[in-house]
Amino acid sequence: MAKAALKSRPKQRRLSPDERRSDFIRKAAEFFSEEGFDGGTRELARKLGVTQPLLYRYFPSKDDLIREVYRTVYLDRWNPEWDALLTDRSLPIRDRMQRFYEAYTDAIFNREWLRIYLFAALKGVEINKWYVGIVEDRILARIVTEYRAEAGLPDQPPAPAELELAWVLQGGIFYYGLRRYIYESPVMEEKERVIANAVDVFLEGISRVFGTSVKVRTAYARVPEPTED
Amino acid sequence: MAKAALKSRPKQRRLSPDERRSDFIRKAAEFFSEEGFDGGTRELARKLGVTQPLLYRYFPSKDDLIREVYRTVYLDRWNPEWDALLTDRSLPIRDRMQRFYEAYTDAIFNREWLRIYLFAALKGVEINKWYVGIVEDRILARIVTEYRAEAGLPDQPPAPAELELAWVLQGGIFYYGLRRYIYESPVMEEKERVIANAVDVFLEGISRVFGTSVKVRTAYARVPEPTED
DNA sequence: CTTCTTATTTTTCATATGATAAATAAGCTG
DNA sequence: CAGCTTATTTATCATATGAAAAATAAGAAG
Repeated sequence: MAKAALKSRPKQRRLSPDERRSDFIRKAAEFFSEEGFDGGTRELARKLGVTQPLLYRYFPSKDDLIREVYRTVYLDRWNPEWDALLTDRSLPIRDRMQRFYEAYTDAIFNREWLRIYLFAALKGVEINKWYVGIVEDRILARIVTEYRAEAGLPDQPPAPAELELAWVLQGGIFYYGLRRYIYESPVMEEKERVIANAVDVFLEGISRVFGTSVKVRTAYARVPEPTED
Repeated sequence: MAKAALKSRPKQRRLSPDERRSDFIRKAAEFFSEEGFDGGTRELARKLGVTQPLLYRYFPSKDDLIREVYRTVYLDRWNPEWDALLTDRSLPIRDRMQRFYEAYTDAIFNREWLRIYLFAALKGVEINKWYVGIVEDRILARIVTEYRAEAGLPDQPPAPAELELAWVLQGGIFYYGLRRYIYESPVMEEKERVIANAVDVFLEGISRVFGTSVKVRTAYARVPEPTED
């Protein structure tokens, strides 16, 4: 009786290979983002509503399926318009950064993306390291370059220390997503304000640390005694 | 012959329970930090130079062992002197922050700590969420409070936006550790410079974003429509 | 309706896993 | 050395895992 209830006619329905395949990948991303890549193929199949061996009809091995998941997460989320946005000098760099980070975080601030990103990082997969390079080239180097242009600083490739400072901004914003969607700890709800403040601090700060031609402060080693005078 | 070589007399050596136990925990931290908490007990035992069932003499279950690992990672690394350092008003806040972050990152910027921290975060264990609260109370709230004191601002509890800004700093510095020890991507080697610049940007920036009584810029909401008109 | 392709399921395998029970031996005490 | 405690090992179990082979049935084509 209970048995009969469970065996409720699987109603085997055939899907077109393309449909099935993309459905597998999409749901596998959800699944692995929660369970980690050690999640079992049987449990995954149950979630997919099919039997486990069917997975092996579409992917030669679990690893191949995982690779497809990486692809959708890492490759399919970059909006090509962002390239233009960041380099559009008709807008102040501050506005460009605000808009970009709002859009970018709209894309990556969700449990699925963030968790897969971290799982991938911990596994040391090369696509993750590659992505870090992309971030530096497509986002941070541009921000520094555009900032320098707007500040009237000489046109030269971003210095390591400048990039590093941009990384602190990037990491700081990223960490906000972590706290919100991974730790699920209470955070300031208005993402736009958080971004705006972070960007403002970055822009105000960097001009003083590296100098808008005016005050060149190397920051470290200096640090006199501004206690009160 | 090969067999004989392998069975090279296990040379069973008895250790005192305390010694063995702490050895297990220490090496288990190393092991799990690399393999993740899904790492097998047999492989762990092999690394420990003992047989797998011996682990169960010292810990009722794998989970109990893992809990001990958490303890050493999360509880045993906070230096009580840091509490005094951050609140020592005989030093400029900038110096305090510099010293603190140098020491703090000396403690946590290593593969083992960072990876276990991330694995724990992904598992959603409560000790990890608890730690996030500790960071906010013991580090960030203090930084904001001490900054306000030094800037001559009214003595009031840190505003959410201020804490959030401190989180961006914290996260930015954390992310530097990630890039260096988890991604193993090329970074600026001089950690002190990175910290100094980040702290400088934070202090210079925050005073302008929240105003040292002088310029109060709310930053966001400003940003009109500079498209072109 | 019959035939044929192939998407899907049922069986099955080899291995790995966390954990337990029984056997062994290290090393202290007399 | 004898005797005893217990740290450590040698089986062993039940279950879960990724994967392959064989059996079934959905659905299009004739």
